[in-house]
Amino acid sequence: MTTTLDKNSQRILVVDDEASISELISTSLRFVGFDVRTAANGAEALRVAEDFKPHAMVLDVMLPDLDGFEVCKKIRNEGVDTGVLFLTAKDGMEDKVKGLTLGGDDYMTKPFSLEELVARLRALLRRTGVDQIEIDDEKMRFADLELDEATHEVRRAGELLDLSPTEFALLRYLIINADRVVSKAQILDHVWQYDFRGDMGIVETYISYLRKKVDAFEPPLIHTVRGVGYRLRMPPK
Amino acid sequence: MTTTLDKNSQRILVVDDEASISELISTSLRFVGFDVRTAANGAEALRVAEDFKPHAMVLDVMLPDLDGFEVCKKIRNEGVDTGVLFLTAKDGMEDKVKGLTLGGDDYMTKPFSLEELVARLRALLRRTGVDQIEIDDEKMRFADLELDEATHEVRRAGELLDLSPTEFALLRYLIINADRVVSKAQILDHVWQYDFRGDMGIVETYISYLRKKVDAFEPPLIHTVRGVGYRLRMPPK
DNA sequence: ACCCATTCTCAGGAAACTTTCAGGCTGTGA
DNA sequence: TCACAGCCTGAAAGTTTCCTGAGAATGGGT
Repeated sequence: MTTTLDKNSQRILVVDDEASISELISTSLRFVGFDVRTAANGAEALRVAEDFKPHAMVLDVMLPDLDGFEVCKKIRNEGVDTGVLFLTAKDGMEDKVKGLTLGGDDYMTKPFSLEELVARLRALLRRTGVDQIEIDDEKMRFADLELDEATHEVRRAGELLDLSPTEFALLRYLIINADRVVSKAQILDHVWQYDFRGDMGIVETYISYLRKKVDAFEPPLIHTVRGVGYRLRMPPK
Repeated sequence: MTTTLDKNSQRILVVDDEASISELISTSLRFVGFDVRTAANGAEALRVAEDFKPHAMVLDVMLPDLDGFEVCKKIRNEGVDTGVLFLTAKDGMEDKVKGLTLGGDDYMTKPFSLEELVARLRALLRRTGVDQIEIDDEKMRFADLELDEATHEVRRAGELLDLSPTEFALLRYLIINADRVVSKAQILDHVWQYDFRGDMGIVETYISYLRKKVDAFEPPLIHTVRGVGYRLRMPPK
C-alpha cells in the first residue's frame, strides 16, 4: 500500500478489532474529510502509525494483543505526537481510563453516536493543537443561531435556549449540514448511538421538540422536505 | 520530541524514576503551557539541567542514585538558579524534607492531585521570581467570588467561606475553567489524587458540599449541565 | 485516647430525559 | 375531492442522571 500523505486533511488512525465498528467509524470520519487508516490490533497499529504519522487516533482500549494504553505509549515513544480518543465498553473499565483528560486526550464509552465521536475528535485536535492555524472558535453558527461546544450553550437571536443532550446533538448535526437535506435515517445513524434499535419516529419527535425551542422565533429554520428528510435553512424572502 | 527552547514558556525539569509518575506530571505540565524535560535519576538530572537551565524543578527525593537534596545542591552549585518542588512518599521523611526546604522551595507528598501540583509550582515560580514580568497577585476571581492561593481564603461577596481542602481545590478548578463545562471525569483527573480509585459519585457529593457554601448566596454560580458536567457561570438575565 | 473535621460510600428519591404510541393533520397523486 | 402515506405532537411509560442525607472510615491535633 502506498502511503500518500494528504496534506490538506488531518490524519486519523482508527484501531479496533471489531471490523464492523472500525468500518463504521472510518467511513464516518472519511465522510467528514479526515484521512483515515485502520488497524485491527496493537501490532498493526504500531506499524501503521510509524509511517502514517496520525494527528490523532481513535483507539479501543480492549485489543486482542496489547491494550490501548500500551499502544498509545509505544507510539508516542516513537516520537509520533498524537492525541488519542479512547473507546471503552461501559462496564467497570471506565476507571482504568483515568488520567486521560489531562493531556488533551479523551475517552468515550461504547456505544456512542457518530456525531459525538466527530465532535470529540475535533475538540481533541483543537486542544492538542496539531497544525492549527485557525483561532479556535468553538462556536458554530447558522443565521441567528449560535451553538457553543465549550459552554454547551445554544442561542437564537441572542436568547439562550435550554436543550437536552439529544436536542443539542441533533441541532449540531443540522447546523453541520446546514442548507442540505438530511434524511431521518442519516440523522438516526449520526445522532443516535449506533446500537439504537428503535424506529425513526423518534427523529420526528425530537424535531418537534427542537422546533418548539428553536423555531419559537421567526423565521422558522427547520424545514420538512416531505418524503426526503429535514433541512436547516433561511426561508427565501 | 522537541529540542528547541521555547522562549515564551517557563522551563521545568521533572525528575522521578517511576516512568508513570514522570509521564503523568510532564503531560499535565506541558498541557498547561510549560516547557518540560524529564530525567529518571540524579546523574541524568544534572546533565539535563546543565543546558536546559530550568526555571524550576519537580524533584523526587527518593532517587536510585543520589537523593533529591544532593541533586538540588549540585545543580545550584553549577550556578543554575532554580526553585525546587520536592516530591516525597508519605512516610516519616516529611520532617526531614521540611527542614531542608528553605527559601522559596516547597514540597508535596505522594500521591498528590495535579491541580495542586500546578498551583504549587506556579506559586513557587512566582516567589523565586524567575523571569516574572506579569504582576501576579495570587488571587483568582469570578463574579463576586475571590479565591486566594496564598492564604487559602475564599470569599463570596466579601464574606469568608470555610472550605475543606478538597472543596477549595474543586472550586479553584471550576474558577480556572470558568464558563466552560467540565466533565466529572475531568474533575476527578485534576482535583483528586492520581491514585483515587473510586467512582465519580464523589464529585457529585463535593459539588453538593460546595453549593451549600458557595451558593448560599444569590445568584447560584455552580450549574449542572446534565449528561455533560458542571459549569461555573453567572446566570443569564 | 478522644474529639473533630474531613473524606468517601451508599442508597432513596426527585427530576430530567428518552422512547413509544396513537390520534390528528397535511400535502400529493389519482 | 378523496384516500393515503407521511408527518406532527401530546401524553404516558420507561430509563438515566443527579442530588443529598446518613453513616463508616480515616487521620490530625490536643
